[in-house]
Amino acid sequence: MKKCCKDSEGWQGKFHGYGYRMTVAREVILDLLSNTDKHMSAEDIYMKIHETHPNIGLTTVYRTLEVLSDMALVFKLDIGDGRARYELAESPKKPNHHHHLVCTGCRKIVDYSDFIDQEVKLLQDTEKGLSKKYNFKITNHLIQFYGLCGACSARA
Amino acid sequence: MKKCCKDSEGWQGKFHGYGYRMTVAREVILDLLSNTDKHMSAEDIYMKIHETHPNIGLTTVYRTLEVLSDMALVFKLDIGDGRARYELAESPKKPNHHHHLVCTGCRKIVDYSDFIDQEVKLLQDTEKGLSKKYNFKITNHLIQFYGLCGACSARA
DNA sequence: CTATTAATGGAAATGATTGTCATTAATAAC
DNA sequence: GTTATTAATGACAATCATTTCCATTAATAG
Ligand SMILES: [Mn+2]
Ligand SMILES: [Mn+2]
Ligand SMILES: [Zn+2]
Ligand SMILES: [Zn+2]
Repeated sequence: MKKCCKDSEGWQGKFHGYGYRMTVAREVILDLLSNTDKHMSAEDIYMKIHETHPNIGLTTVYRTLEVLSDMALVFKLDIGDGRARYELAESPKKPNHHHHLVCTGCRKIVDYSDFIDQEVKLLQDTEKGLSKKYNFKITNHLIQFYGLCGACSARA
Repeated sequence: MKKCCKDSEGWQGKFHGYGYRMTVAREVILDLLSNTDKHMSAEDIYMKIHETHPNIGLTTVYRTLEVLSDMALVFKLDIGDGRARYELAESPKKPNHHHHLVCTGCRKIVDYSDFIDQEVKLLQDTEKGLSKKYNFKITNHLIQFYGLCGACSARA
């Protein structure tokens, strides 16, 4: 039931366009991220693909994730513990533009895209206002909510 | 012209209330943060106070900042490079509730509090909606804009 | 198929932060 | 003020995610 290597050809072109080569490690990692809704760390990814590709090293996982981020195929996310997580940038499985709700107890991460309209409005106004007022060329924003998930709340 | 040690007595009580002792290192660091509008790293702080207090170690700076954060006198801020910055939580010099505009070129950080009303409204709606929908007890949020400051923009 | 050069993996390095532990100093009790 | 108690300190080592190095391998152009 897994969609395996399905987009290889599409990806091949994209890699080529960036001057990158298509390699097994890149395909395997992209494939893994395409088939999960989790937000995995480099080591999570390493351990998972190690089951089927024990020859792919952790260093390569890091390098690959950097390449994929550069190509905007993957989004790197920082929830404030010192460990980056990664998710596929465009996925049919999750809303395009979404933010994260992070449990500070167990590090569970929930995607949400509620209130996006209101948010988009605020972002537009803010970006416009701040750009002018502070002479900043804004390229990016970060919105995140922190709290305790149900389980952690109960456990507390 | 520096406001030096002025709040020592007020702080003394606060430390006491938390079961902490008032020490030279704590006073010096609090004093430094009270007299700057910068967002300094532990090492920035260490180097600055080292000029007048060469006996205070970097470890103590870290521990002190942790204590001050715990007391909510200081706010620890993460702009995504692997280095935390600190600022006085309540300062007459900066807006109470503010967010940050970060230059990804030179790490310059600008405080802003524009669009706060609109933002507060969004935050309230979002927190309320997400709390219910995902059964999360939200305690905190993070909003940050990234981009290039005028200087870095020109230099690019 | 061969040459070119990007990509890889394993080990070592990095760098911010934290842990350890003997020593010092802040406060409480006298 | 002196003393006893124990938190706080400083120097150093340890941690741990991520990077850097470099000799080897593999992807692609021709
Ligand atoms: Mn997500
Ligand atoms: Mn600030
Ligand atoms: Zn949780
Ligand atoms: Zn800049």
